[in-house]
Amino acid sequence: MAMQFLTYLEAYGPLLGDELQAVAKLVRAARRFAAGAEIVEEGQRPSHCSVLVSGHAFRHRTLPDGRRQILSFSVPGDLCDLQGLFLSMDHGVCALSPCEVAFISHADLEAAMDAYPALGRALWRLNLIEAAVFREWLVGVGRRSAYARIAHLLCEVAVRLKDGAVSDGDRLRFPVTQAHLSDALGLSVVHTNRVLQALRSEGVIAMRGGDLLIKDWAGLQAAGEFDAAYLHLGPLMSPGREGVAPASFNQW
Amino acid sequence: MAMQFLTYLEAYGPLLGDELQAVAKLVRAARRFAAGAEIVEEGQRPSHCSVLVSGHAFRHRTLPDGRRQILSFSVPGDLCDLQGLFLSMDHGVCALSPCEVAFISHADLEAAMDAYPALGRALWRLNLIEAAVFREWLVGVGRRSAYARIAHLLCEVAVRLKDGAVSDGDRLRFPVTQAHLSDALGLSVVHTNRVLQALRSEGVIAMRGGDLLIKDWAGLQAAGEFDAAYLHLGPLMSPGREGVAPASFNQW
DNA sequence: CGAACAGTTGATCAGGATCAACTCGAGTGG
DNA sequence: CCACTCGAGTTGATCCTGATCAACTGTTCG
Repeated sequence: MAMQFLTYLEAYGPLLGDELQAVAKLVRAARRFAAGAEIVEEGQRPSHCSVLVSGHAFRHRTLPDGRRQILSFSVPGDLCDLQGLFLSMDHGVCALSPCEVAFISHADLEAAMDAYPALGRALWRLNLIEAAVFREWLVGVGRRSAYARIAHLLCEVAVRLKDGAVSDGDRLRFPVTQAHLSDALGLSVVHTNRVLQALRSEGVIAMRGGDLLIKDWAGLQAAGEFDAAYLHLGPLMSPGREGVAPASFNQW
Repeated sequence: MAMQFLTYLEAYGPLLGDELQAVAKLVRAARRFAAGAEIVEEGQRPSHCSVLVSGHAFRHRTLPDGRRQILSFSVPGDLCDLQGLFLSMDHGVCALSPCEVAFISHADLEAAMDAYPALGRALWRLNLIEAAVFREWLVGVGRRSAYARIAHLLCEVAVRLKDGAVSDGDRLRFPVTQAHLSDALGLSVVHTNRVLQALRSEGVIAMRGGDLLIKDWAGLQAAGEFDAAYLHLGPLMSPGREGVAPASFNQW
């Protein structure tokens, strides 16, 4: 059972084998969802967290008149409703492809966090990275051209699926339709289609049947003004060290 | 010293007087910033959290060529760089008006969280609400018209400044220029100006010299398709109760 | 008094939306 | 086995929201 989020947690230095074991034991067997099924309904307050074991999903908010904004894409191994631990779900989670989803009950998770404080910090940090991604999307939709936005999204997906190590020729599973891309990027389907064609005819990517081929990684990054820093993949900085204090701070 | 974030924390049920006292004691005396000064620089890793005691600020990301996206507005009492506790700052915080900013060192805060686990949960929840706001902005910039976006932002600011209770005739301090609004909403200054004029001529709001007057609250909400749910102001749901479990969940 | 900035206005332009039609599989059911 | 449907992708034509450019006003402030 792919539990990639455990490896994310591992990136949080202080988290040791014990914690990981403890979390792994909490995971309950998976349930299957068909493509297009809602894994988590908007508005509900779940009693458990959902781990995407296999398949892809997306988080979305749909307005009364049908306009939809996709908020993020979840890849296998992602914890896709961690916010439900403390807040009701202000958006839904929907399966992009057939999915296998495992659960961890909130009660169990809280108990584990009590036993292992470092676990809570690690999950918190996960939420912070999630928020960083929202911010980056906001920058894109607010201030980048359609062309850069699409390229940027593809960069992000590639980096997340390959855990930072992308290179020319990489082929990735990303089962979205152009309509999904449009709703993620605030564009119309028609325009998304045309920009995608441009990207293909420039030999930067190829995309067919839910597979993304990176033909020119450097070119794609340039097109998307992409800098992976916001994904905070790098080695974790130790808390409190090398901090910057305000000039007047250390004197009191 | 206005510490409104303490009242936010209070909304988290389990947090008692002890915790609040403990946090209050950690707050170090304030430093002043002029309007336009960077309170937190993009890229740095602070050794402390900043509490906006008085004045207004905004969080922003500025692209190499000068395009800027404002990510949120901070009102007096806000903790404006809580993410710095676990992540480096991928965006800056800038003073909108002259500000007074107090600090809490990360080390002190971590120690307090160790002593009072509920404190950590409360701050985590604060971050989650922050993320909910980012999502809502994303929906706006991606899927709402300029008119709705502007109205929506004004609604949000009003609700946050009045802590949920807004009514016709309310006058609020919101010292932004039209350029700030533009950069928050992904619009040009000229267009922002025109939409603002529309909103004024329709008798919905008045805005002058950093003061916002709500003339028709219902009208403003309608114009902005505003629903305050995403701000999660309501009474906190108790964790784990009234949860929704997947059909197959409780059987294992 | 002049600079600098915020706001405003008008004219023009363009990125991307919208509308509509058509192609091309992949099912699906008779 | 074929007709049918349905979803996804594609194309062309046209429209419109909002961008851009440029000038001008008013106010504050040194």
